[in-house]
Amino acid sequence: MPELPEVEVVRSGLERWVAGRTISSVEVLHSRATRRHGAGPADFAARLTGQRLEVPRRRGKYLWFPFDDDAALLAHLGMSGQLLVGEGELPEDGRPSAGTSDPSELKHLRVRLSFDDGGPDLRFVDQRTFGHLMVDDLANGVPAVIAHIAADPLEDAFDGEAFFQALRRRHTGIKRALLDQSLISGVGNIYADEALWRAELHWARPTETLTRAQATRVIDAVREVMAEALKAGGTSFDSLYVNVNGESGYFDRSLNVYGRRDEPCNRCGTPIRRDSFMNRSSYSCPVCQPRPRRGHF
DNA sequence: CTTCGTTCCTGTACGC
DNA sequence: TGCGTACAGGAACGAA
Repeated sequence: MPELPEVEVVRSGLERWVAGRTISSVEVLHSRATRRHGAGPADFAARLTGQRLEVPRRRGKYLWFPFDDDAALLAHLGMSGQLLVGEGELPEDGRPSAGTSDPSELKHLRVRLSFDDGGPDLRFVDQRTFGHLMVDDLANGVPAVIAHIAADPLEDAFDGEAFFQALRRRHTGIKRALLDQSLISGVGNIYADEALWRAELHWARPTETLTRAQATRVIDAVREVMAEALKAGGTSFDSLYVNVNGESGYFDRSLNVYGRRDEPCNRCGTPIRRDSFMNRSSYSCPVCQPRPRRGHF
């Protein structure tokens, strides 16, 4: 699942492949991929064609390619989205050509952008179609539809004290707050669990009871785990195919709790527990991250 | 206003 | 073998 580090790996990987190139044609193969582009797939294609893409930018899990006219191509990878740089044709019969390494990429190809230099094209491939592409106007350098998304913890603009004050005002659990992109962006289920394990806090801990020191610990943990994942993702990324499979990433090996139900905690040896929460899984150590009691501070 | 449950989607794993 | 079900989960949306 692409979270901030995976999206950043994609962003930096795409820089050299798309910056400065002009789009010559757009194929939308599945309209769901452009569902957030209100004016429809044809308008999406029309607004993209002829545009010269600048250096891609990112906030949280959103990625965008500015044009030179205060608009941009905005992308969100959802759960299974990939942006691939590809060579070779996509034959009508659906059989992969030499330039396509994986037949499933072909099957799940949703949008294809070609460039006027005749070089490699840009392909949006997405199995589960939770991701999307759209064209949007920029406001203060950020696509208008993501104006409500908070700065992410790796941005200079991120304000730790403001985040702490927001937590104190909220009446919710810390994990729910970490996943709320309007409070802090870029954190998904995996890094939320990992950061809370590092900070030794239970996912249900009421945000209004957090001390400044604990909030700082959580933020530091988020930054830490993301920086490590980013560092791990920065290697072996020089291939033509900009692959973004968060699930098969090598950072798996560095996870302390996520997906480790019943395996020993790396700090105390207690079996890791799995709770169902928000229709998803939460992993934590029962000893290092005790469930909060009423009135617990 | 805030908070929270539902919904979208498809491939994989697993029990019977 | 095949069928049904649970699960993976980001974020927009609407209800309370």
